[in-house]
Amino acid sequence: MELDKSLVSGSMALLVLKLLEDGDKYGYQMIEELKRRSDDTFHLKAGTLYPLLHGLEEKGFVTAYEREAAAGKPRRYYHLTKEGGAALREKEESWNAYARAVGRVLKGGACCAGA
Amino acid sequence: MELDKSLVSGSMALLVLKLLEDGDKYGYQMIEELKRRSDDTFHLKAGTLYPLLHGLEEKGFVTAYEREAAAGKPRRYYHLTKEGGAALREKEESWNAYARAVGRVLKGGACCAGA
DNA sequence: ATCCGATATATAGATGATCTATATAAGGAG
DNA sequence: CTCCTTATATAGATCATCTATATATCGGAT
Repeated sequence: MELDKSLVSGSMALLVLKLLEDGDKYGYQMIEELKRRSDDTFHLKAGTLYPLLHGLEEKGFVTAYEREAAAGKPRRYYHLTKEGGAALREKEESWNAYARAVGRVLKGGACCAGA
Repeated sequence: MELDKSLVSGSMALLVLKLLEDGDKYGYQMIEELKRRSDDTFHLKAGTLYPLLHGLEEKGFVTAYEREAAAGKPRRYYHLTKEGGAALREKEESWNAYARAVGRVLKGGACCAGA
């Protein structure tokens, strides 16, 4: 199912930070892993990810270092900082609150709500 | 808790359509009801809602009619059309798929995932 | 009588997240 | 040599939402 793009926005920073919780990763790898972990729901575009990563670096949520690959271009790895971890936890809380609230609106019709 | 605004965007059309499923409503009423139903999580602004409603009307998802109130300005009621109902169901499916996918990413860390 | 707040709708302009398109660069397949 | 995949990067466009402002009516306070 094609996801309505207007429904999905704003949470990519959360997801990227979450990926880095498991260990340092480079951009291309994050795109692939996000696709895999979400059962092919998230197709994060390179043009979205790299500016996002640069923004996270500016905010001090991640640090970056270059590492040669066996072949091809050198890879730019990103590492989650302590501040990034705190931001991640905040964003997770926000997401949960938001998802709960949407759930309440979608379930609790005024017409049939018990309470 | 203040919701991170960058986390929450894109689903207002879904929520507004959902509100109209229970019966015709006017704008101001939707703002209040959304606040109530979401336990004060969603504070939809008038400047967001009215353009959104006009857009839904243009798409044929809602129809509108004016009705005098006991006092104050006349109210503009919105009614969910058949097409609007179909759009609502699609958006609900999209939301569920999206929320599930985020959940999978947030829970299934590569570090500790059983599989 | 006038000003302010709540109700109620509306528009203009700004912000910010994401997308598309494009550019660079290295390696392997045809 | 050219194309596809890996890999990073930037510019410009799009779209949802916000802030600020405007209109109009009513009730309460000054």
